Amino acid sequence: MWQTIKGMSDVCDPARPRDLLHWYDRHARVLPWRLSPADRAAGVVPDPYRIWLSEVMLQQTTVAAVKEYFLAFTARWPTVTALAAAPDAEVMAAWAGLGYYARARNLLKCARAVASDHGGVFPDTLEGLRALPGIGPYTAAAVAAIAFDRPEVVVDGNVERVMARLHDEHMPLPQAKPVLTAHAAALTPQTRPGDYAQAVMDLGATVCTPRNPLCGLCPWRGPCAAWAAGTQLELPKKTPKKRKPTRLGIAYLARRVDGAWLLEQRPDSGLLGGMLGWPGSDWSETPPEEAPPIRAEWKTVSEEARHTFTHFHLRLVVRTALVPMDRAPARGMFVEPDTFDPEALPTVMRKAFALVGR
DNA sequence: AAAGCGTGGGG
DNA sequence: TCCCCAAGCTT
Repeated sequence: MWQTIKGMSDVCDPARPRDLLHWYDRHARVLPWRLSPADRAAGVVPDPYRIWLSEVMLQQTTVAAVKEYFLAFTARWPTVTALAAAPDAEVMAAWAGLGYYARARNLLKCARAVASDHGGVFPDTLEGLRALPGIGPYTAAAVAAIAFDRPEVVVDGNVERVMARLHDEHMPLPQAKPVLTAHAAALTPQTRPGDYAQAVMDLGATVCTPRNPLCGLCPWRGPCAAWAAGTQLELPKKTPKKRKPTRLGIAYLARRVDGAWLLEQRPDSGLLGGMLGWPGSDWSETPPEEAPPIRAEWKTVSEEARHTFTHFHLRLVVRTALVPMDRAPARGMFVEPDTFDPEALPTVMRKAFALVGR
């Protein structure tokens, strides 16, 4: 009888932030941008620059992918002022491979705004942060909570999943977003809001995972309505996605006899905006036009470069040629061999280069 | 306001 | 091979 009553109260009681914080105190992930428990105990305060940088890098990007970029950026540009002073090309090159390159352009805009309009100090309010380039609702709330310990409502994909399960919400995303945000708001505590924000996201990342959630280890299993109903594996519901079409293109890799490569900087907006790349055709579902950037004996590489972007697959035909010193290109500029670094290219362009060899 | 915008890992 | 997913923002 006691067991039954306890079981029922588990289902009906609301989730308690303090139970999650207790779990977090034992199971928080160790991350390069996160203060260690020892530092926190010693009264060390988070650095808003590092929190902001990590949050921007983590937008739609896995922790594993972000780690090395975060360490490289903070080693090279230890402060927002240092980053603000960096040349665009250096920052874009350092971001190469991480994806969503508009983030890097907005990162610089934001750093320069903080440096010039805010004396190099990040605003400490939701509104102040939200006004900066590349900082949307999530990032503003996350920085306010984590860097300044403000009780803002932090809602990312993890929080959406945790809330959908906690409340057995079957309305599909993104339609359900306002409802899930309201649930998140109702739970956000006034004490330790920064730790709480990180705790919900850690819970989503390590326990309340999309597949194979570890409900046996969950501090909120008791109040979880999906657990009670057995629906946790179906949640959150999502509206089905369209499948990606395949586009075709040609990339021209011209090597000058001194070893320089013909590259061009892509326009600031659109796909791979602001990044270096090989001159080439447009990418479309119909076969590309022939339009080499320089007159030469072009040879087609036997293998295509295949790559998948957010909304299409690409099959890229790679053509290469050796050109003499005195021939001027119609597009792009030759980059000297000692200046050229394939690591500064976005991944699809690295793949094309890899097919040509060295 | 729906669509554009990267990449790598895992099932 | 394919699809799903990951600390979303901008237009």
